[in-house]
Amino acid sequence: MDLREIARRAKVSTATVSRAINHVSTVNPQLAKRVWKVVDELGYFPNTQARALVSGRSRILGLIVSEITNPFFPEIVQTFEHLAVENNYEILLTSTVNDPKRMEQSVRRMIERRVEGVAILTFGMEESLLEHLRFRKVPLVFVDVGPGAPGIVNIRINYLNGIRQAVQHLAALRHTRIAFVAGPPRLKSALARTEAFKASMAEIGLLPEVIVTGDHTMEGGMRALVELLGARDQPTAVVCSNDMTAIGVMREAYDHGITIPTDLSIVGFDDIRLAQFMTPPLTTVQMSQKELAQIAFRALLDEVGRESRSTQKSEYELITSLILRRSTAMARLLNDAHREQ
Amino acid sequence: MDLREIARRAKVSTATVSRAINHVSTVNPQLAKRVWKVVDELGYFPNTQARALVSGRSRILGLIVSEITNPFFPEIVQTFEHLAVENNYEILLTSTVNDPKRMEQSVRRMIERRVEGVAILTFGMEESLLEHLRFRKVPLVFVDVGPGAPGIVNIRINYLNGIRQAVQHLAALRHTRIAFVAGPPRLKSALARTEAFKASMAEIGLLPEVIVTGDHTMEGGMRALVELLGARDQPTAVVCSNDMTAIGVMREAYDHGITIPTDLSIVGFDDIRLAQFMTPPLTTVQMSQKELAQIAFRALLDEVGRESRSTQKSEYELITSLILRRSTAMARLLNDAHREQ
DNA sequence: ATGAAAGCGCTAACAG
DNA sequence: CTGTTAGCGCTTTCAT
Repeated sequence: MDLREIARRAKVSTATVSRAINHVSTVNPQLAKRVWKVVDELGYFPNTQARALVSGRSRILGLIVSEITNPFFPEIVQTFEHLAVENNYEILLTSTVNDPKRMEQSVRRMIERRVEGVAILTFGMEESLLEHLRFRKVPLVFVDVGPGAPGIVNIRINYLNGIRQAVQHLAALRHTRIAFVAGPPRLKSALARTEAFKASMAEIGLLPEVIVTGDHTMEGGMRALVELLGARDQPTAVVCSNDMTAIGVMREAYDHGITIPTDLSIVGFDDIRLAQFMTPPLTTVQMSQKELAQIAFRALLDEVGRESRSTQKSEYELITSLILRRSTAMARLLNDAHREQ
Repeated sequence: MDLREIARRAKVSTATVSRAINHVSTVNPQLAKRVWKVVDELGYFPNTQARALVSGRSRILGLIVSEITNPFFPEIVQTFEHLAVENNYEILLTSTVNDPKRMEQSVRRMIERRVEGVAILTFGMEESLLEHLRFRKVPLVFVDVGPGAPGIVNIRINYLNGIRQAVQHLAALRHTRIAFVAGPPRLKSALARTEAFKASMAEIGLLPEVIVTGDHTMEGGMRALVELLGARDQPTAVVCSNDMTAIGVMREAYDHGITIPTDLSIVGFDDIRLAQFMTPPLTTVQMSQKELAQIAFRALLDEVGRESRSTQKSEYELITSLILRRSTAMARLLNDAHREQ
C-alpha cells in the first residue's frame, strides 16, 4: 500500500496525494477530502524513509547520554522525546557508557541515520569523535564546553549559584567544618562544582580543607564517608558533587549508626527525582533536568531551522539553586554524639 | 558523497561498492580493499534510509514503555539498546505515559518508520491500537497477556515463586499479620501479584485479610501505610506490589517515627536498582529487568528472522525470586513499641 | 490547481 | 566475479 495506490483509488495524481497529505494549501478541498477518505479507509501511513530520502530531511534528532540507567538521564530523555513528537521528530538515543567504542558507534549511528542535529548531554566525550559530525555540518548542542564554532551551541551551567546557597545554608546552621566530596577530576562538570564549593567557602571566610574525591557513584560516596570518618577533625556537614554520591554517604552513615541530619548534615547536587524519596529526603542543589532538556531541544531545533549562518545567540545558561528538604540540621559534633552513648 | 562517488573513485561499479561494503564474500579482495580505502578516506557512511527503502528492511525495532522516568524501565531500555546495536538495529523508543493519545501516536510512529517488530513492555495498552500493527503483520512481543496469534509472542511472569518466598520468609520471622499493598486493579500484572499473595498466605494457613489498594506510586505507598496504621489489628509486616510502593511506605514510616525493620518489616517487588540504595536496603522480589529485556529482544529477533509461519516456541517465562536485604526482621508488635516509650 | 516525470541513494536481479 | 539497470516510495520541479 503506497502513495500510488492512494492516487489510483482517489483518481488523482501522486503529486496531489502528496500535497494533500502534507497539507499544502493550494490543493482543491474537494480533492483533498477525497484523498483523505481513501487514506483513512486503507489505514495508509507514509513511508518515512522514502520521505527522508527524497527530501533530504530525516526528521531525526540525536541524543547522546552517558547511561540511561544513571538516574540523572531518564527525565532528560522523557522531556526530549516529548518535545520531539510534538515537533514531528524522532529521537535517536545512544549511550556511551563511558566506553570509547560505544562513543564511536554513537557517532556512526547518528550519521548513518542522517540525524539533523545532535544534543550531547553526556559527561565527557572524546572531542575527536565529533569531528565527523562537525565536518558534515550537523548542528550540535553541548553542555559546559567552551565557545564553539557556528552551528555549535553551548549550554552553560551556573554551578556557583546553587552551591553558594548550599554552603551558606550550612553556615547559617552553624556548620564550620564542611566537607566536600568531589567528582571524578577528569570531568569538567565535576571540577566546576569543586571550584564553586571552594569559592563559596572562601567567600564567607571558611576553609575548604576537607575535600575528598569520589566518583559520582553511590559506592564512591560510601567510600568517601569512610575516609571522612577517619579524619582528625571530622566534618559536621558534607556537600556532595552529585546526588548519587550523597546517597552513598547516607547509606554508609546508616551502617555506622550515624543519624542524618542530627549527627551529620548532607547536601547533594542535581536533584534527581529519587532525592526526595530518601529517608530523610535529601536537601540538594537542583539542576533541572527537564529545563536542561528543554533548552537543548529548543536550541537544536532553532539551529536546524536556521538556513544561513546567521550566528544568533548560541549561549544559554542554566541556573542551579538549593532545594531544602530534611537532610540538614543545626551543627552538632560527631564526637558529642559518641560521648552521649 | 554517495555510493556512486565511491564507485567512481575506486573505479568500480556501484554494485561492487555495495557488495564490498556489505561484506559479500564473492568480491575480489583486491577490489574490496580499493573500495574500503576510498570509503575510509572520504569518511563515507551508507545512507540507511536509502538502504531501508530498497531492501524493505528498516533495521529498527520498536520499544514501547510506560514512562522512562519510572525506575523500572531504564534498565530495560539500556539492555534493549545494547542488544540492538550488537545486532545492527536501532530502537525506536516511545512512551505511553498512560495517555491514550500517546499510545496511538506510538503506534503511528512505529508504522511510519516501518519498524520490523515491536516489544510492548508497558503496563496496560489499548488492545485495539495494536490492530494496526497486527494487520501489517509486525511481530509483537508482550508481557503477561494470554496466548496470541502467530507472530505474537508472550512473556509470562511467574509471580508466585517470588511472592511465596517473601511470605514464607516473613512467616519464618514469626509474622502472622502480613499486609499487602496492591497495585491498580486495572492492571493485569498488579492483579496477578495480589492473587499470588493470597495464594501464598492461604498455603501456610495465614489469612490475607489486610489488603489495601495502592497505585504503584510512592505517594500511593505513603497513603497505604496511613491506612494500615488506622486498622484495628496493625500488621507487623507488609508486602508491596512494587518497589515504588514500598519506598512510599518506608518514607511514610519515617515520618511516623516507625523504624524499619524493627517496628515494621517491608518487602517490595521488582528489585529496581534503587531498592538497594534505600535505608535500610529494601528486601524485595526480583523480577529481573535485564532478563526481561533480553528475552523480549531475543524473541523479537527470532520472530523477525522467521520467514514462514513456522510457529515455534512463542511462550517464555520469567521467574521471580526473593532478594534478602535489610528491611525485614523478627516480628514485633507496633503496640509494644509504643508502650516502651 | 493539477499532473507527468525525474530522481533521492541504495540493493538486487540479470547478463556477461 | 563484476557491471548494467530497474526500481524502493516519496517529493518536487516543470509544464499545462
